[in-house]
Amino acid sequence: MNIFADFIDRVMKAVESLDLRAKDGGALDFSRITVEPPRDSSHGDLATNAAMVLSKAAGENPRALGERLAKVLAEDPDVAEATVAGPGFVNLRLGNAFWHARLGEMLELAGDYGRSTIGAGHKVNVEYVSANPTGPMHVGHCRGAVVGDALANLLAFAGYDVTREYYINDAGVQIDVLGRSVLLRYREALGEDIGTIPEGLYPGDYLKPVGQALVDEFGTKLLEMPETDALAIAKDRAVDAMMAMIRDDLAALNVHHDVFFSERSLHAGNGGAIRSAINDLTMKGHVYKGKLPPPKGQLPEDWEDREQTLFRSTQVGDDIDRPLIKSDGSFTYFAADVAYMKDKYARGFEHLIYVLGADHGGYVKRLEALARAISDGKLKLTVLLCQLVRLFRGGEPVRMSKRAGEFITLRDVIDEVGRDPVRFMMLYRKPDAPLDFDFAKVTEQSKDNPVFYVQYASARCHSVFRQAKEQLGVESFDRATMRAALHRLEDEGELALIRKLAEFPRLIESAAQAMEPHRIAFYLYDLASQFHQQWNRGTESDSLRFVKVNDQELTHARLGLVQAVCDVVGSGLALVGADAPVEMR
RNA sequence: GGUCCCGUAGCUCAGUAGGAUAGAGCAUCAGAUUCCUAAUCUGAGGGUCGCAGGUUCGAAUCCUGCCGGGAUCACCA
Repeated sequence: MNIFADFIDRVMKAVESLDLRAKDGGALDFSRITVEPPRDSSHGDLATNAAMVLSKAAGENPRALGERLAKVLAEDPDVAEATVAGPGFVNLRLGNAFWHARLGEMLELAGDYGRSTIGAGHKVNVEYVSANPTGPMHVGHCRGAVVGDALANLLAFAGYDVTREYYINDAGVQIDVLGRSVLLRYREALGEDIGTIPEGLYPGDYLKPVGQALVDEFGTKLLEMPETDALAIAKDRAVDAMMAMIRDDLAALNVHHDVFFSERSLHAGNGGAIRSAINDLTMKGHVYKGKLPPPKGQLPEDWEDREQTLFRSTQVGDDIDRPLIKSDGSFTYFAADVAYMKDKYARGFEHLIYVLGADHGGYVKRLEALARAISDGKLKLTVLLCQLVRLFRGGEPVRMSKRAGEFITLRDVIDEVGRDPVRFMMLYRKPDAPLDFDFAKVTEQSKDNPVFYVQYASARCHSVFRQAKEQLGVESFDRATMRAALHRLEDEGELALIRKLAEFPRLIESAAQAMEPHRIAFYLYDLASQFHQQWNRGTESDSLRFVKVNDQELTHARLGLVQAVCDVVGSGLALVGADAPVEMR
């Protein structure tokens, strides 16, 4: 249960009972009424702004209105105290029994606690990674992969019907280059001395096995057939090999996709799918033949005014019209995108989310324009731009040159730092901010890494249970017994921990709606912090220890609290995509 | 030049759909281990929320204009 949503209903009812009338006789606007946790917990458990929001229209002093509202709300059996504070906030303090009941629900729901139906089964497509299949994934892909994956996890947990999708850019010039690079490695595998790799081809060693595989499969046959045929085969095998490599890398990062969509498939059959998509746009009047105005500012040296087939995207919100067919009659990359988005729309998605790197910022408007044109405004489209990751080692920037084949691969980073720290670090920042990733900090000073802090909370929960079993000489503890004892939780720190746990459902819903998975990471850190605090209070005051051998009921109650922390930390870490360890050594 | 993002403590960053006295971590200083894992905890100092206007009961948050930093601009993929 999202207690904040629950109390909005109760506040609304209370407000209605006041029988307020707008001064001008119209209806009062209740939509701005909120119920939130107060920033300062000393103010209470919940705060509502209802009196301040309504006072003006109702022509009543906000504090006076607040007093009336507080009086009604105080009659709610769950409300221990309702007071007016500041400019007219109504602060509610809830009774311990209310919190005990919430904790009981958490224990009942276990791993499903926090799961929401707010997504109502809406079909959402999250496209992320979509790295070009021309080589292994490098660190630059890492952030989008983690953010996209965590977002998909979050949306699914919030009740959306999520499809995780990867667009394989297996067409175009770069794939020709890949094919030619592989053919060179093929000749090398046949014993030919190829010397240095020519400029413009991919020099990486990772293509050697692909060349060898071609030898294993075809022997010298590729040399004997026309080059275009050989190239086609080389491209085909190379893309498959690269994608296999990329899938392995993604799996190492705990990233999985439901659909791998091939760009090449859109070009199949003489570009039938693309042709048809452009035709659709043409029927709707979004396509014309014409010339683009030259770019503003500095004119490119090779600028030439040419007639092309253009998408009139300016009519649907873009800054400039976009070419679909080049002057030589071939399709632009964007033309394939038109067909691709049409396909997604036809598959019934209501919302398309693209997780892209900041270098794709210029692409956002044309995608939005395209969505409008394709669906007549019905399709919702969101682009999540992740700012770039800058790599450091001991404060020094790490240089990479893709041309020289020297780059840090995703696998390198995972091997050096570990999967969980990588995932957590990528989420421990909102995506709009650039991220400095320092190997030295994430590995050497691992104790400063927030992921260990959170995982330690999980390990500590399990440790408490291990200790409890030993001290009480019990095999296991069951949730029903814990639930029956919860009324014994009276310590302020324990209640504060329950309140923190009670925020989890609201967090999930708001993070999902805002599409901000990083909020989970920050929440987990807060929760872990509060749990570590409570644990340490037991070292200062013996009466606050979780395990009390001479009071089994109290022990069960506190273990219930520990269990709930364990559940929520576990759920949260699962959304982040990291493990919740049972112990840390 | 156009578009997008960012600017909050010495450093790295949060700030929950406009809320109350702006918060963490690191670093600095002072403390806690006969004790369920010290990978932890307690306390202290540290702020013109880039600048200037505007919107309103109320702005770090929304709007406008500046200043500073980054990304991007194509018949590329």
